[in-house]
Amino acid sequence: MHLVMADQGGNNIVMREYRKGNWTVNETMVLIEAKKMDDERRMKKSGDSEGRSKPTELRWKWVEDYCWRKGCLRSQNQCNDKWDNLMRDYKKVREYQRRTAETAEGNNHNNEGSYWEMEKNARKEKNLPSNMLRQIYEHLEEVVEKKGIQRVVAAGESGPNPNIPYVMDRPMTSVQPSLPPLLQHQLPAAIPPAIALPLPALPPLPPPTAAPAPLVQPSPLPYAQPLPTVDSDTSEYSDSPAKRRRRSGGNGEGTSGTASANNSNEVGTAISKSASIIAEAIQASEEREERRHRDLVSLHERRLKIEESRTEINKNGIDGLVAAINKLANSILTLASHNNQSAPK
DNA sequence: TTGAATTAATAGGATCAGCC
DNA sequence: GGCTGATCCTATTAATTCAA
Repeated sequence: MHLVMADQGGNNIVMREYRKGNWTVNETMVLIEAKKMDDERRMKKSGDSEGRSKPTELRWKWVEDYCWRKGCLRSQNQCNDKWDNLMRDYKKVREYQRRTAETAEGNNHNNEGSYWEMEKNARKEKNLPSNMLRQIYEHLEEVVEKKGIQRVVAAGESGPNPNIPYVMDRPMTSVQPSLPPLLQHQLPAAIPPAIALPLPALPPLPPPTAAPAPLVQPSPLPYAQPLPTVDSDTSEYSDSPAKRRRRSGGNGEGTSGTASANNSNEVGTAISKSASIIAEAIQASEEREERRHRDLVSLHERRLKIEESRTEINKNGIDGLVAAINKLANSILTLASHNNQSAPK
C-alpha cells in the first residue's frame, strides 16, 4: 500500500494510496481510538515540564499513522474531516439528549424521546444526524468527555500553563527525519512498514556552536513519528490557511545535508544508535498498544456476552412466567368446569 | 515584546454517489 | 431528475511557536 518514491534529491519518500469512499464503522472506531490515544499521549506529555518550548507536532499525521497501523487506510485530511463531521454530529446529539433530559426533569415526564428512540424522520425534523450509531456515539462520548475532564485536571495541576492540550514536547525536526540510506538496514524488521520505509533527506547538520543536537538523543516517547508521506490526494495545494495546514504532511524536502565526511560518520554512528533505541521503543509501544487493544476487544466481547445472557435470562423468565400463568389459568378453568359438573342441580 | 508563520478547531457550502 | 447522506473543500478564528 505504500509506494516508495524518490524526490528530486534522490531521497526516498512514501506515497500512500488512501482508501476512498464511505467510512466503515470499523474505520470510524479506529479513528476514534486514534484520537483517544492522541489525547492520552498529549495529556501524558503535558505533565512534563518541557512544555511549550518545543515545536508542535503534526497531530493528524500521527493519527493517520496510527490508523494505518490499525488497517484504516485514510489520509490525515480524511481523518481530520471525518473527525470534524463526527464531532458535529456528536455535539448535535449530545445537545439534544441534554435538552430532552432537562425537559424531562422539569416536567417530571419526558415528552420527547431520546435520540435513539426516534425515527429517522423525526431526527431529520429536529436537524439531528439521521444515522449516528449508538456504538460510535458512546465511543465519542468516552473520548470527548474524558478529554474534557483531563483538561480540567491538567489545568489545575499545571498552574500557570493552561495550554495543556496542544503542548508538544517531541521535537519534530530532531529524531524523526533523516536516517541516511545506509541505516535502513539497521532498523529492526519488526518496525511497521510505515515507520521503516520513509527515509527522507538528511537535514543540514547543526552548526558546531549549536546546543547539543537532539538528533542523537533517542526520543523517550514510545510512539511513532509523523512520517514524511505524501498524500495521494491531489487537490491540496493552495494558499489558504486551511490548505497550508493540509500541506503539512511531508517535510524535509530540499534539506539534503552537505556536511563533511567526518561529521557524517560521527552523526551516522550516533543516528544509528539512536535509531536502534527508537526502534526498540517503538516496538515496545506497538506491543503495549496491541495488548491494550486486545484487552479492550475482549472486554467488549465479555460485555456483549453478559448482555446476551441477561437478555436470555429475562426471556426465559418471561417465558416461564407466561407458561406458569397459562398453567394456572388452565387449572382454574378445569377446576371451574369440575365444579360446574359436580354441582347439585 | 511583537509580528509573522503555522497548526488546530470549527462551520458552511460544494460535490458526488446511491436510492426512489 | 430529485432527494439524501457522506465526503471533500474552503474560510475563519484562536492558539502556539519562533525569530527579529
